[in-house]
Parts: sequence; C-alpha cells; structure tokens
Amino acid sequence: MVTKQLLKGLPEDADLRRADSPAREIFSDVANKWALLIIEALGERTLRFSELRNEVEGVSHKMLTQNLRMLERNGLVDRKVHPTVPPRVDYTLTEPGRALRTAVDAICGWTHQHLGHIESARGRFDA
Amino acid sequence: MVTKQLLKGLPEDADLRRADSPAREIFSDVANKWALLIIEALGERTLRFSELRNEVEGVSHKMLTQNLRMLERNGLVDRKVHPTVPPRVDYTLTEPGRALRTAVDAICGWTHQHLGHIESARGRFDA
DNA sequence: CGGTATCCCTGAAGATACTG
DNA sequence: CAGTATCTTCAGGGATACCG
Repeated sequence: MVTKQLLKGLPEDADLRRADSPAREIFSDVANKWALLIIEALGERTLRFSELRNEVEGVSHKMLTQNLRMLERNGLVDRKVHPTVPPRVDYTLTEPGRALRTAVDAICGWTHQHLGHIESARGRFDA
Repeated sequence: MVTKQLLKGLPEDADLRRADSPAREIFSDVANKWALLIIEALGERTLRFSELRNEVEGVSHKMLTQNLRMLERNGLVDRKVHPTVPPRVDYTLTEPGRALRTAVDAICGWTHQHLGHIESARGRFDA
C-alpha cells in the first residue's frame, strides 16, 4: 500500500518542506551536529559509551546519552547491554544507520575538500 | 602543497572529532536543520528571500536571515541585491554550495526511503 | 521587501550527584 | 561504567517594531 513511493525519488522530498510532515520530523532529529558526529564516529565499528565519549570530542555525557537514545529510538543504532559488572554497553550502527552514514561521509569529505575555500571566503566576508 | 589529502579520503576525517579543529567549526555551522533545509530548497534555482521563506515552511524571519548570512559568509550561497524599490534579493548556491547539496540530497532521499522503517522502530521503542 | 534591532522567554545544555 | 535525575544558567529563537 505504500508502493506509491517506489516510483522514483526526486519530487517526493517536497514534503520535507512541510513543517509537520513525518519526513521533516525525522530530518530534524537527524540533521544536528552531535547526531551526525556520532554516526560518523561509529562507522563500521562497535563502540562503548565511554569510547564514543572520547571519539567525539566536546560532547557532554548528557548530549551523548540523549542523542544515542534518539538514534536508538529511530532504529539507527543498536544498543547492546552486557550484564557484567561494571556494566558495558556497545553501540553499533544498524543497516539504516550505515546507509545514512554514507551520506554523512559525503558531508565530511566535502568539509575537508572545501576547507581552504571556505576559510578564505570567511576572510573576505569579515572584511 | 595540499596533495597529502588527495591520497585517500577515509582517515582524514579524524580531525572532525577534534573539538577545536577548523573542520569541526565548519561542520557545526553546516550540520544544522535550517541550513540544510535552505540548501536543499535552493537546489539549482535562484530564490528570493520571501520565496525561501515559503519554501522552507516553519522557518522564522530571523532564522532565515541568520542562516543565509552564515551560508554567505562561508561562501555557500551567493547574495545578489537588486537596487530596486521595493528591494529584491536573490540567493543562489555557489559551486561549493551545490557540491554540498548533493550530500544533502542523499540525506533527504534516505529520509524518505527509511520513513516506514523508522516509524515502526519508534513504535517499538515507545512501547 | 529585506534587514536590523530590541525585548523576552522557553528550553537546550552544562555541572553535579546518586543508582544499578 | 552507564544511565537518570535535579538544578541552574544562558543563549537560541520567536514576536514585534522600525529603517532603507
């Protein structure tokens, strides 16, 4: 019954512009600094909470848990609790998560490629 | 002199994890909801301020100007002021802006492809 | 019409402390 | 170690008004 969406992928992003659409809601969740950095940091690896904390420099304990919960809720990361003591919790990207990661990779690559250009643009603008 | 980066693209995103790196600074600018929605809305077109306001539903006057300034400063959008009355201002993606847009497109496409999966994941999580 | 400035307030986000 | 809860702060962001 959702076969309508299987036709093609270009014009349907129109509803991303609708403030109340489900797509916009998901986009708003995902399109934020910490979420994207976490996804990028995870990559193909499985990392513990404390490892993620080190990988994503600057993220607070609170922001990390908060974003991990959100990503888990949306099915982008898998959360595996080991009933050991002390506790150990492993995070891994799910299939949708890895799919999104390729897009995040593109943004990261873009950032590095245009670093010089952007910094000089800033210099010009600030003058 | 920057040929080092031409080798391969994977390990260099390491400095995105450094909180004070230039790459992280750019990423923090760009990786936010409104900036990405504006870039996506512009696409290949040239739009006026008021048109953008309509395209990106839910964006306030303030957020729109604020993000457009930021994008202009980073050299991602070109701002063309027509000295008419009433004034008219056109916004267009620059080459770096269009390059980033392809990555944003990927995220938008991903959002739609995984919409169903995500919503059911949420249902499960919230239970 | 587009931009800036001001006011104001909600909520994002840090710090801290406690539990399993 | 990982997570939750509480408190507090400060700035993100809305609403409004005014300028060019």
